[in-house]
Amino acid sequence: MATITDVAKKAGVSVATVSRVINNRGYLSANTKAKVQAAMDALHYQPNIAARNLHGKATHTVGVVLPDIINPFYAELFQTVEQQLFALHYQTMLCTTNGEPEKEKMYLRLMAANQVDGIISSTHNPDLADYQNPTVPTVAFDRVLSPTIPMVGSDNQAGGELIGQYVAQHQPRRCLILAGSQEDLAPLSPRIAGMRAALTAPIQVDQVALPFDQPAPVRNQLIRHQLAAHDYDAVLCTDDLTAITVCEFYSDGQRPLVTGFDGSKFIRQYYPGLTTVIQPLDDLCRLAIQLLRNSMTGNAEEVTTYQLPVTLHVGQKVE
Amino acid sequence: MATITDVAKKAGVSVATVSRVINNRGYLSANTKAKVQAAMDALHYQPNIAARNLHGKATHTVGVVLPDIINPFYAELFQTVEQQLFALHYQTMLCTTNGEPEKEKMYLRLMAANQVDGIISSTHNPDLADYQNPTVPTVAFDRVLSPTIPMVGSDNQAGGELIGQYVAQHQPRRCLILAGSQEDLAPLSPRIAGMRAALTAPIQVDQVALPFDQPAPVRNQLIRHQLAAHDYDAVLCTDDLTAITVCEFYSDGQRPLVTGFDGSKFIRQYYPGLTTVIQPLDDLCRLAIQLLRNSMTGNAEEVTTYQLPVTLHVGQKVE
DNA sequence: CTGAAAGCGCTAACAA
DNA sequence: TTGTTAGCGCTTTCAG
Repeated sequence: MATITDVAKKAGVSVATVSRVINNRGYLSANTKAKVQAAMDALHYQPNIAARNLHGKATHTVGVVLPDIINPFYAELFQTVEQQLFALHYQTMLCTTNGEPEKEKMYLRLMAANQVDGIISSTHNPDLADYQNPTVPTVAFDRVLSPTIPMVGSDNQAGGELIGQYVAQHQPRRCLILAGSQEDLAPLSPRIAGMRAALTAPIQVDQVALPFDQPAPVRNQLIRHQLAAHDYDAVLCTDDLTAITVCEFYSDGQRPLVTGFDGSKFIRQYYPGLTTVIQPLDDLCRLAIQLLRNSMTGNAEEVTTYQLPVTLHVGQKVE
Repeated sequence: MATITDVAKKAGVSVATVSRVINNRGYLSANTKAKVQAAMDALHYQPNIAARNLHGKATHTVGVVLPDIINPFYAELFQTVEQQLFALHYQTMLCTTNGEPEKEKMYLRLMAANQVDGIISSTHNPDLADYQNPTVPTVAFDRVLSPTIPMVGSDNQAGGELIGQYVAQHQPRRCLILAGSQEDLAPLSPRIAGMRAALTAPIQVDQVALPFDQPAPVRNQLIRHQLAAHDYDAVLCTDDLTAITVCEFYSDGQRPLVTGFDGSKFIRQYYPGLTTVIQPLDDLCRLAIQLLRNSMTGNAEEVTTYQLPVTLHVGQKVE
């Protein structure tokens, strides 16, 4: 790998001059610029990012912390930030925690060691000490990490109400709210609150929360048991994956009304029949990045939380 | 952010000593080790990775190049390598190309600039000049990138035969092979070859390839048209996502036998009814990493391709 | 407009 | 067992 010195030598100039043309800084004669360019091309020169980062300036890298990348919602979230950051010439460092606090902690260290300029986090461990007073600008995604960390998220309560109202229109006698995770974890609670607000008497509303830390078969078994024991006209899930799991327990004709939450493009394309709430991922990511950049430029406004409006997506009946 | 000098000062030793305890190298008195540890803890010291990388040694980073991260197969592929690499104390740099050769090229540069130790690539652009004689160890995943690059993949032909045989058992009169992408692109061709080998006369076999670069609606329209025009007893798709798209065009009772290919855990969990071929992701990733490491340690064996055995996954009927 | 030289944080000889 | 010192590749004053 050629270095800046090689280029300088080949072009017959000093390294400082090469640095200047790389960064397009200061005054250069068209002639030198051309010479240097030629040398760089000939040597397939690539500036060494490590050396560049060593100066304590910005590394132009943002860490993105996610529970996993298999859930289509997180996958789309990552894709969205990655594309937006890429357009801004930022590198994205993906950190998946698999729900292991240990791994999250290690990734937090790793991000520090890599001198990331900022962190966007959407995990379930608000109690990690490292989040208490973050050393780099951090924004939480749809989760409250700490009172000192701004958060961007959806208006989950409104989303819950949209779903609840939609279900209520079908005049169910009895329905189930199925939380994909312990309900005390944000953002589920507002979602459920919204649903309940819309499901007024005489609708009977049951509620079950799946243990977040159990493996899929255990969760499936719980769902199966709950569904078999009662006759529900509607099942309102707090996320799409739980919803499609529920759907599998019914044959097409006998299925009650099942709804999800999150509304990733993947789900809309491959489960077009599912009614769900669409989170405005594009806007959410744009806002998160904006907050990060404000904070990076020292433009520290006071810590706030943002709740962006959501939309109802009614599942298309398969003809 | 504290530096090694700060730690040395605080512990009353030289930076070399600190470096030694960080890397656990050479002989240290228990006493000094403890002093240094204490100083590091007190200062929340994190070694700066950029500085460390500057020495031209390994960066302990491998780049993973994928078309996207939305497709559950790629998501699981990423998750698998990431976990394996993490266990080996490697960082993973995810590069998603979105099918844009330009973006892939930029990421290839970025990886070089970051001095990655190796690259695992699973994209569709074998003609990128950068792959012709890679400057860092590279292995292709289920794709032939260049004659100079080793590749690990599944035994796609055998997988195609498994699927074909399974379909043949149902004695279809007419069936369709639906390629999710231009068929000249590996690894589709062997898959199709395997299917055809098993679908012998008198079975009538049609074949259609979807344009890879068209947006989803166009592809959907093509599928719809093809399915409506003929009466198929079976539709064999070259990947799972195409398969579930096909399923949507039929109501449950009238659906012909539809099969997929790839068999990610996601698909098996959320489309348990789909018959597909499971790629041995764990072994594939392990092998890819092993090849990379051999190549990194200069242990360059000759370039070879590996085809790992696949298994048939028969979809469970929903009871 | 261009060059010389210092220094970023860390590692690795080489000394002691 | 520990310290001194010379870089790694690049940016950035400060001189010319």
